[in-house]
Amino acid sequence: METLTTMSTFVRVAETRNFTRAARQLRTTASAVSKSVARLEQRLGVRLLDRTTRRVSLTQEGALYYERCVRILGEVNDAEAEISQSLTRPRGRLRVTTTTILGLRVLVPQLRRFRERFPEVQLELELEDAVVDLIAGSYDVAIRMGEPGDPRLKARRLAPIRHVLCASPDYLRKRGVPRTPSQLAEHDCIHCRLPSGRIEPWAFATAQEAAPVRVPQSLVFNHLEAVMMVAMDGMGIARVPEVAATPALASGKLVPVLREHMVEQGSVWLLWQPGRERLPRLRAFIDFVSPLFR
DNA sequence: CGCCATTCGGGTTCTCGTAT
DNA sequence: ATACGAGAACCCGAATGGCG
Repeated sequence: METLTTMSTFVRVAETRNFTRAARQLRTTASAVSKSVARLEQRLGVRLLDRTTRRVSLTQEGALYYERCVRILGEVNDAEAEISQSLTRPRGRLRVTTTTILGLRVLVPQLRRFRERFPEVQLELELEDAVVDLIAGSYDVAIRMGEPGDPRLKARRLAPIRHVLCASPDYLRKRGVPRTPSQLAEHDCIHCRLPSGRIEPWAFATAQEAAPVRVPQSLVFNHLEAVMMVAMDGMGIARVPEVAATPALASGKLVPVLREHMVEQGSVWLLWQPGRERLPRLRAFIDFVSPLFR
């Protein structure tokens, strides 16, 4: 750093051919400039400037050194400009991890729009249902369902998770449509195990169901796609996040039941490492993604 | 004689080693 | 980890001296 300061002092003297004018431009004194150049010459072991009390001129070595200094200082300026630009414009690699369902249903359909808006951001999207360590895995950001968990991370709640109970039309024709949560006891129920290993209990809102509802665990999977596949195959009633079930509900492969009894349970969370929100690419991603879950 | 680079002396800041 | 002191480095303003 000191070398760069000395270089720019020397360059200013070389360009003005005057210690006093150079000092004025550098907002210092002529003596400081003089000493600075003298120290530089001593360090290099060569005289860079010929000076009389009336005139300053470059020696042959000085002219050579001047050319190099101008080039180096230009490079440094360019580097600084590039860095300060990267601090204000979203660019660079952004590593995102999320669950398969959120990735495929929410993020992937919006990627084209994201790329058009932020073409300089290289997005790496990893779909992983197991809980990943953001710090160990060098991820910038995660979108997860459930609870934030890791206290080392910053978290923003994006939306509550709405669940639907659903089954195939065929199953409901054969086994009947449950009218109250307690009637689920007479049905085959399909559960999804959370990445933590826990099977989340099904929560209901109805006042007369104050006592915990007994829900059989007829089938348990660790993947929502599997839960929905067996539900569509007529094997029971499944409880899945609305975002995962929407396409199957829209096509009629699954039919919702007990809709008025369902409550919001858990949330979608955005997680990132503290301090990283200063990165423009991460801020851009957070601002882009947040409205998608409203 | 005026201008300007250099030198000098003194004050301030920084760095590094040592003690607690 | 922090505080302290000694020495080095740096800067400034004033004085000096040489050139045109």
